[in-house]
Amino acid sequence: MPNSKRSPSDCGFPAGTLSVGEVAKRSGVAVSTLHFYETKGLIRSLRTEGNQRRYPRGVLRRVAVIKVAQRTGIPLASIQTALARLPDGRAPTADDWAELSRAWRAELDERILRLAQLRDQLDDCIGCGCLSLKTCPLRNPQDVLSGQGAGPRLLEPEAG
Amino acid sequence: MPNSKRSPSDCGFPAGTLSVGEVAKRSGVAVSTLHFYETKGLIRSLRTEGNQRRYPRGVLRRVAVIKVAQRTGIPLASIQTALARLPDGRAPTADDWAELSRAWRAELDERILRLAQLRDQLDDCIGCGCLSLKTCPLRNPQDVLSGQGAGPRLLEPEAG
DNA sequence: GTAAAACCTCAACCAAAGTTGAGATCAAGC
DNA sequence: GCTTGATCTCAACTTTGGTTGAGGTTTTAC
Repeated sequence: MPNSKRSPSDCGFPAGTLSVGEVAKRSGVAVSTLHFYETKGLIRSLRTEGNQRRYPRGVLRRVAVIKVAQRTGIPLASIQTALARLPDGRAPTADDWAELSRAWRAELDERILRLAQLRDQLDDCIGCGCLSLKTCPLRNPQDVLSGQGAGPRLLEPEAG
Repeated sequence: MPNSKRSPSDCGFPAGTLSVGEVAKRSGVAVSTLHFYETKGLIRSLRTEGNQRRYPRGVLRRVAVIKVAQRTGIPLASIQTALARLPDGRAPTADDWAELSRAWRAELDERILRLAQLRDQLDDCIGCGCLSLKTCPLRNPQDVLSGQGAGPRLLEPEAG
């Protein structure tokens, strides 16, 4: 083996390359999770002669972004798709990231809106106990998803 | 077998008892899901002599409530716990349901609040592209979860 | 030059919330 | 009385987002 004394993050690779353990420590995600992300195409790595992963430091950004997106409720598969649209050769710019943020903000908005609608209706129902009555709008998901004023279409006639 | 001519929903049981297929049709959930809910203790059934399930009609309410709770993002296990606190002998009153709604509304509020905080921070970040910079508050989940003004504690020093 | 720490792959397992299918029984209509 | 539809149980499979462990290699450190 011709590679003798080398630092863990820099054994023959461009300066600033990180081992999986270092990425784990600095990003706060487990090594196993990084492996997992790699199998899902969310991150990529180079390999040393000894087959160990070496990450460009940009991976820290990527992982941070993945975590943010996850917290907004976006599934990994969608995150992967979004990340795949980032420029391939160069490192992403602030604008590239901002573009992603914008898209995800929209999705987040959507989710918040839906939950707020649900809350308002739950609100209406608390006072009257109508959750147990047949006209309760909460009984019909369709109403919640597509406009609040729509005529109630019941899922269950209940008591004929 | 001594049970000769009987209607599907009423073969020897109190009037208004429902078969699993009827509950499925009227509640909009699959038969398999009802079975599943039963194994999880979310609903209960009586059995005919032939071992088929018969539900009291109150089950429709219960299923409707389960679905509402699910839409607010509450896991089935928690729903089960909540439902288990309903009165055992008598059918739940409007007040009983309202009590549940109140609790779930609080949880829903909490979730909305968290998402809104996340959105606001994402908002701040879109303009400046700071998602890629080391001071971005989004990098640190703790900040988001426990107060917005807290000093940013970084997950990753990034670039030493 | 050797021991320990870090790393590798691959497979199995976990939880949640169900769905699907096999093989058997029940119930109802003609 | 027989066929058809509904139901039964039980096990296996699905997806998402990972974790855990076995068995083996690499790298680092003394």
